[in-house]
Amino acid sequence: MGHMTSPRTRMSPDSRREQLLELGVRLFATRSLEDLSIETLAEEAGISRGLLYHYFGNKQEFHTAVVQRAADDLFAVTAPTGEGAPLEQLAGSLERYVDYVTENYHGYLSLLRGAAGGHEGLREIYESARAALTDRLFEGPVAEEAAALGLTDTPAVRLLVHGWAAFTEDVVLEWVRDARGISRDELLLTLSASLPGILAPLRQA
Amino acid sequence: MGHMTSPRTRMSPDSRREQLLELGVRLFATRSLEDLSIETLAEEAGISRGLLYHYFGNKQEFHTAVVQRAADDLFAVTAPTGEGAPLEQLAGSLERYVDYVTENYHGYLSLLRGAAGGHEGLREIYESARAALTDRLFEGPVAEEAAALGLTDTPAVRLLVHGWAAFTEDVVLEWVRDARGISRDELLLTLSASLPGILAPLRQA
DNA sequence: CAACGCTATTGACGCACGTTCAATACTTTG
DNA sequence: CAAAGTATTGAACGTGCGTCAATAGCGTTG
Repeated sequence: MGHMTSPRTRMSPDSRREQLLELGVRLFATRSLEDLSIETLAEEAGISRGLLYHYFGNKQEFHTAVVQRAADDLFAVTAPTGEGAPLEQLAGSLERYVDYVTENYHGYLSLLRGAAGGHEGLREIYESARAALTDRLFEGPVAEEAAALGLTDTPAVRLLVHGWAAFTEDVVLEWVRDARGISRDELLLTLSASLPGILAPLRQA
Repeated sequence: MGHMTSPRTRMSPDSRREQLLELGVRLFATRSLEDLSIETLAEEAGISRGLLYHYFGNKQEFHTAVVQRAADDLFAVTAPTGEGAPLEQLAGSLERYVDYVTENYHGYLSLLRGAAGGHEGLREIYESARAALTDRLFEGPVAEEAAALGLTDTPAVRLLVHGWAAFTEDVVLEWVRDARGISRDELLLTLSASLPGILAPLRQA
């Protein structure tokens, strides 16, 4: 809550902006983007509304910055560790993704909803975050092993991989909401096995 | 354009409400829910803002009514015809779904975004529309033939079918945006073949 | 260490849009 | 044709976005 800080605390632009961004992401996890108003944020941060406009220009830019930050967090969490065999690294990324959604359910949900329902800029952020995740399948040492599973880098395969990302997103979200008796390991196995399962039909045509 | 209709045209409640709903759905196809303001609608319909409140109570209820109507349209379009073998009927539904998205791209996109980003009521409408589509797999004469493909009615299977719906939605949307050299028939085959592909891993565990 | 300059920060203003409600004017009825 | 019923309006209010000149904290300088 806004609290009783002394009126007018002067900070350096960098730390002030960082403070506002962090607070924005934290509040974003508990309410929708619409409800994350300039007014709310200013109150919680204990500053005037005008200052937010000084740092973010307008509501859209502020929302963009918050969503970008949240997407960056997700991307960082799922980054490959660089250890182990290529396919094991992919499995590890998927694992950390599932754990991230589990531990950060509300925040992740807000990110999805905000990006899906928001303006063009927000959707772009989310789309490129998702692209960054799946692009890992076609780059580096992983690509060769992946190709053996049907993951050649063609437009059709990319389309299905895009769809698989949507599938994974949906299933993980539903699973966190209600596990339906499925263990975490079973979920992970099912998700990774479904990718070749989706691609298989394509190899015959 | 609001136009030069005579000021104050009195209509029966039913036809007036219907007119406003239809106009709402039409405008909704070309802009976001946020931009579908009470003011915009009133202007386009050539009525006062107050009248909209008379019929829909408030903005949320108006949006709810519009989204519900759009979802009903989609559900009606993809309803099984009742002719042909069970599995053929499913294929037909999928076919009409793809065609609907193709011909109604902007409207469908608006529906998705509005439902995903909007308030709880909107998400419920969309979720139950999707559920209604996939529930067909587990009901009536289809269920028996479907069970042979791994579609037994268990929580785990339902979870994956839910995910398959998200997969299909995503792939069709992307395909309409850019076909990537894939024909409509190839798309339909790939989509229907991917469902057993997704379920296959589950049968071994 | 006091005056100064730079700029982070404020507060008041205007605007757009959602929302309410008493007044108004069609249409029907007796 | 008068009167009742109600579809419709328009003006008023609240809230949250966006702008900007005025203010005040903090480092610098003599």
